[in-house]
Amino acid sequence: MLGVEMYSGLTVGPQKIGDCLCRDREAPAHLPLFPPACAVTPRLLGPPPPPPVSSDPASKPQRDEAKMELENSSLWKQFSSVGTEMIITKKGRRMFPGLKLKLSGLNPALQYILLLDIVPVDNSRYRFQGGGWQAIGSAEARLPDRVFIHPDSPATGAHWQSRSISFHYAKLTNNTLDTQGHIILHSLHRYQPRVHLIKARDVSRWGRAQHTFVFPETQFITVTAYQNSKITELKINSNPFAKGFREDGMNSKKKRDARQKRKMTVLTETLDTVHCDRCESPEPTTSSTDLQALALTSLPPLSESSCGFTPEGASYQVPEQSIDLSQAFMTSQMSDISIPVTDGMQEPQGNEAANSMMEGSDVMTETTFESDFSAAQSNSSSFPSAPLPPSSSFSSDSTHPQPSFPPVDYPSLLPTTPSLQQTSFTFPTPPPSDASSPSNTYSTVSETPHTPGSFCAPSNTCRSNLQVSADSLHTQPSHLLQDEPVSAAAFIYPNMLHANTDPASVTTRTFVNQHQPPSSVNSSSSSFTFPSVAQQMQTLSLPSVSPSPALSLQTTAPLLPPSSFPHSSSTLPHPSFQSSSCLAVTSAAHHQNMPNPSTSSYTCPYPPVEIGAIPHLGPAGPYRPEMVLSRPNLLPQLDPSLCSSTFPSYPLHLHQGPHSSLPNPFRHLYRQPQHPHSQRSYISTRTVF
DNA sequence: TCCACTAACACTTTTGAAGCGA
DNA sequence: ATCGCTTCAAAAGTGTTAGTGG
Repeated sequence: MLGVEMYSGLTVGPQKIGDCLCRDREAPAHLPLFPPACAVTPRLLGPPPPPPVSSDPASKPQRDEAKMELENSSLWKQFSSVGTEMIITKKGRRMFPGLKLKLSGLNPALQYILLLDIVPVDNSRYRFQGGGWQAIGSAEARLPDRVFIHPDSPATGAHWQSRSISFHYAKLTNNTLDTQGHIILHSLHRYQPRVHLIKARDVSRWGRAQHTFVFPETQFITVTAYQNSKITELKINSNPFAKGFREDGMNSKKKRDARQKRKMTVLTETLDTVHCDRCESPEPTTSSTDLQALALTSLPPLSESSCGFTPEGASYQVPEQSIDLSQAFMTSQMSDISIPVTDGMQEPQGNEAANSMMEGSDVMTETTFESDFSAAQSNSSSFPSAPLPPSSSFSSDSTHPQPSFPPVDYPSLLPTTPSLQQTSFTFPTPPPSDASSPSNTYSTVSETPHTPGSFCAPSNTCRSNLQVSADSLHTQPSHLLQDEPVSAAAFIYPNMLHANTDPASVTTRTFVNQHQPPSSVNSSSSSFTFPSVAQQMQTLSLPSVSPSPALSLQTTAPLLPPSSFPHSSSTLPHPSFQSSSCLAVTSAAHHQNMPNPSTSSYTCPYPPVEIGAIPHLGPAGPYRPEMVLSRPNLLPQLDPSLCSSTFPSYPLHLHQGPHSSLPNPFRHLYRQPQHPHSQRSYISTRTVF
């Protein structure tokens, strides 16, 4: 059993950024992945939290051992090797594969909240042409960010660790006016799902237990119709709901073609019957209506199987890895708002169903992937794109076939990287620490308060916020808050674009708090309006927040070794996938604005942090009243280029699954777009289910 | 004309209510 | 009255495809 003491550091002291658990024991343990997101995370996710300012003597810097595995990683990698596409529809479409996760290292007694959000990887729009995805222009304006709250949230660490965690109910939509709480995405854009683990143990120190997990293989491009036949093939073969389209299914191409043929035959024979009395077709005759319909219907050409691709055929081997890109230091202060909730321990029925489905889909064993996924990705990466300086582009080795999609996602870091296993980002707010972090720790990033917009400019309009729903609101003593200034709220998003990122020369950067909107930072209380919430819940009072001191990001992460993509390209021709802008950025970051993994510290300004509603998720009994602080840092951007005006800051919306333990009125919390001049964030709730 | 998107379709799985018997 | 099991219909999740609109 894990003792609570183990997590004390999480609440008050510096913590390890995050760990990724490598399930594949066969593969080199703890191979760090440096996907674009990972590479940018250090700065995108925000600066490390300020040194703990706690009056609690018991508080001691301590690492959080929370780990997350992507259980169906092999399935994801299959798709990733081809170039994962996710259908998005107006009504909302589930993700397939879904995110099936396994958590460990949690304190069984503490409560945690799991969130899923999906952020753009770059600022490019893509088109499938020439057998691969090519960046064809700038991305559309970023849509309001929404977060899907896992239905089980909040639940104890024991709960999360006792079963597979699936975000099966999360749906994606391209309907910008969606009112169902689905995650809104743009079609033909690249996205990266992220899972946030938030500790809800201590209201006053909740923010420091935040972890963000990013699995590079889960990146995908949104589409309204599948572009790559290989993806279609994979989906059909993997998704139980698409069983009907399999070779032996009733809706398979073969049978559909047969039906078409039959129809054609019937039509022909019927026509013959009409024009020839001697016709003796054994086939049933069709009605005149059918005849008309058939006559008017042009028969589609009988296409052959578009793809002979089979999961087994994919030779793309990647190591089983999970990445913890960010472990946020939720700096301190919480709002004084707490909301009672129903029993969070109950498990949604849908969860198991989803899990079962996921299990069925995850047909490959983890051990099948032995190579360094990220390295492989980067090696072959030639993601198009996005307008980038020539120097920033990643040239792919023409001699090596490239996966159509992955290459983009897993930029090679520094070829000179000696060891990935020891790669780790640490934000040693005093004391510095983990330079010598265990080899099992890698790719950890502290997530700091920031938002898409905040990253580019310290303007009020550039702040993203994460807000969590709550059943009810009530004010709680905030003496701790008063004693402990919220440092997180004071961070200014680092302006990476202007940062000097010469990997060779720069070894350390210091996050500098350059901007702190007074209104959002120093206000003793903030009022939140809940348009669709009970009157008594319309307003939330937030504790005062103080600007955070400058932070330093120290990383001992070794650079990624020269990428090597062990997938047998020969068997699976991957369309050329030019490096995406994100990749380019990541790559270029070494020269321009990206934090170099090898650098020991990182300097950047921090955007002001907005504190959102803290749901009182714990029910009476096993769950004590707790609050969840909405943090802007939950919405970091993956691509620094996104910080530009191209993506104005949007409020972050939360959405919780239909089986959420949260009462209906609070299952969805939407952060309505803020007025450009407004420094206050507000939360609205909506009962959807 | 091309491309992205939508809605309808057929098929499947999932879900939950109803019925039945112990 | 309760519980467990089975059955069945409705709901929901799939990819396909024809049509629409820019």
